Amino acid sequence: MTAPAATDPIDYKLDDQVGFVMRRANQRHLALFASLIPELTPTQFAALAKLCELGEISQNALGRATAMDAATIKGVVDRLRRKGFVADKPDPTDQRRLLLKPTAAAWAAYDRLLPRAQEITASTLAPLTEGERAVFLLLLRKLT
Amino acid sequence: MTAPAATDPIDYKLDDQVGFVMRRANQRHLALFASLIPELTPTQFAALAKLCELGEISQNALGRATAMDAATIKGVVDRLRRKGFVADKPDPTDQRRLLLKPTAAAWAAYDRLLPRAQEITASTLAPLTEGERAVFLLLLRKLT
DNA sequence: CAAAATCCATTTGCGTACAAACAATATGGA
DNA sequence: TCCATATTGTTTGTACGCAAATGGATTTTG
Repeated sequence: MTAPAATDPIDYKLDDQVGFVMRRANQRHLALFASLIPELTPTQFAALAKLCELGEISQNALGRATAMDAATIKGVVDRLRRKGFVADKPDPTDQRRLLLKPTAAAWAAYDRLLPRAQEITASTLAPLTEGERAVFLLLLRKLT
Repeated sequence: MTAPAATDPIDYKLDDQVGFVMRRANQRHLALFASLIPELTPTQFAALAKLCELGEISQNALGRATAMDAATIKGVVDRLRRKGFVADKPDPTDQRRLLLKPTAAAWAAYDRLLPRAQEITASTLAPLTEGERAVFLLLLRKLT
């Protein structure tokens, strides 16, 4: 019996590995995002959205809410501030914290971009049927 | 009737968007990869694997095979070469091309790391049942 | 054949990502 | 209270990832 078993290492194909396929699916999504919302990156939009969802919040807390570490959220917030979307002030009750708040421009941008964000989600999932989308999101969320 | 329709923009929640959940699932996979194969990044391993799968190949062609653009694959190949995994020579039939080939060390590393790579795939999909894994991979591939 | 279009590799610039180290501040427990 | 510990924000260094521009080689096509 020389036939390879089901788990034979020989059967490894890069193109079948979750990580590789997920990276490619993500690339497609990023491209869709860039074409529908050119003025903001997905990460920047995520931070903007959470900032509007949550209101006043410290920088690190915003990072946790958007799944970015302290170093990453700093750069993102810096760029959002440069675009006029973030107002900050020291937290009076904790000298370490930097309190962030969405500006009026942030709310305007959020309201304006929300429909586009929904389009992006829809286009990303477009290759799937209605039922498949629900299943996919359910399983994807399990991998988190 | 003031009840919001099913597609009401009000219903947008960042945490439910494919892009955001996919980014988090990917973060988890990256962390698993880093802990099981610390010596190589996922991208570097992808390039190494494809290089061994395909044999002699030009740099840009390797980039296409691994879904990396020319600028990205250059950096990855540079780092693989620094680790002694890539031998290169000019293509005699086309002065533009840089022909790449896996070294003996590359084959050794590939053989040694393959089981780990399979473990990474398994751990990433561990939260799913056997049946769910197949469904998930099928749907994920549709999004590519 | 010659011009136009394409392809290859490279570079620069910007934007995530994360590890590791740091100083300043808070907080909990002995 | 005082000290160990944790948290906050920052910086540095490394590694993708892509757009855009460049110079050189090849292919297509008129």
